Amino acid sequence: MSSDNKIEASISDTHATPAPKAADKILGVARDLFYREGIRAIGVDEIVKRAGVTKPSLYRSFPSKDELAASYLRQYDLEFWERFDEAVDAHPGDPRAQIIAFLTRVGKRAQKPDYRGCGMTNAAVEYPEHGHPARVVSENNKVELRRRLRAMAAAMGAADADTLGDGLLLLIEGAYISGQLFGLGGPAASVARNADLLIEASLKK
Amino acid sequence: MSSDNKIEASISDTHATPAPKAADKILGVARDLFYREGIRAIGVDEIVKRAGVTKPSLYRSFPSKDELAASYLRQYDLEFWERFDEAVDAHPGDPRAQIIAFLTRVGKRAQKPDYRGCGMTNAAVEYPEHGHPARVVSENNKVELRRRLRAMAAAMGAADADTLGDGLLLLIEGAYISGQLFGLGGPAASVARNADLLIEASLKK
DNA sequence: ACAATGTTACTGACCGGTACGTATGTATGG
DNA sequence: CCATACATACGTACCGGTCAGTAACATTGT
Repeated sequence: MSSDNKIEASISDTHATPAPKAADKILGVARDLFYREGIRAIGVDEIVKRAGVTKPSLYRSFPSKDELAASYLRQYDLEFWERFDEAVDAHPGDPRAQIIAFLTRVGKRAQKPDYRGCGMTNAAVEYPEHGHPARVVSENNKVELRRRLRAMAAAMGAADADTLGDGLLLLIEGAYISGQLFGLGGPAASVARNADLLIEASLKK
Repeated sequence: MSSDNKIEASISDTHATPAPKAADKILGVARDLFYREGIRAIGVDEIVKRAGVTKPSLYRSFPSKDELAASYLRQYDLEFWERFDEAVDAHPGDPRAQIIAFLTRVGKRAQKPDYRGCGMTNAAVEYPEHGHPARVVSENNKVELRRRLRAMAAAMGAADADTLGDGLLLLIEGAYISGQLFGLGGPAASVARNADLLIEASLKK
């Protein structure tokens, strides 16, 4: 009746909706470990151990470790576009301010001591093989990012929008990598400033 | 005597020296496989198999796989600075032309179908752990590259030399990554052009 | 002789993945 | 009211293979 449907859902403890909870715990732990240590560096045994579940539970929810990695990246993709659109929505109709806002945040995040770069980029480095499930997700993300950056460059009125959009992508990827290489005070600190200079130079033609 | 005192001590290639050749074969194969497939993806068994040697031979010349990876990167480091100085020497006293020459070649290489990025950068992504032998070599290479780029930016007379030098580093790292992500016609194709725009914007104060 | 390499076999740990039995809740039938 | 039946979710134990690394000994070339 009044308490037979979601009586357990009200308790924010281990009990939850009728949806499987093991899969969520697994994905949460995998997300954390894959990002911090790398996908190849983490075995499924460690994932299930830290998630407090067992291996068969993992393979009931995910067909393989590669597909688990792909799931991790799909979630990463969602959160990435959330952050991106946050910067975009903060400056409606002003693509230049949108880019700078986004890159300012990227530059800050990339200097944090435990920063490990972009999960997408790292996965592509770890799995160069064409067609690997994780790599496919990563490539799609990058293609879409390139498309949007080029569109924003065009909206800015750049003389060569494709070149500027690609230049911004190069700066972004550079910030991801140098962030995990140099940490605080590294080249990533100047990514927004350099992007602004590049935009300025690309507008005045 | 044959005047061979310590000639073979240098890391030479397929020279017909009586010095151990197994180590060179191993390092050559490791270099190829580590770069193309990644260090974690390649096991020592595959290396010795392809090198036509046996596992004890590997461990007589290298203390561990990690140290073999570090040796591979030290060789990579040498060849990197060869390419870099080649561009520098081609334009004496003109740091701007030096950078553009180097980036033009990077942009071209990064579009080749089997391009796999910078071995240094990839190794740092594969081994986030601080102090790992391979990562140490990679970090040293990047620190030195940053130093030289900043010095060249200063020699150009940039208003903010450190920012320009770091901006160039961001573009370079971006080219490495996007090269292996996009291949032909990717953002790496415009790295020299974007660097030139950034330099132009950084000089006129 | 001597030094470099090869041969064979082995270790213990870990890899991704699975066969198979077990608990539990719920819905139904008597 | 209770027993049976079924589906869902989870655990125990194990698979063959590969991982990096080593011990002991044989072979080769100079």
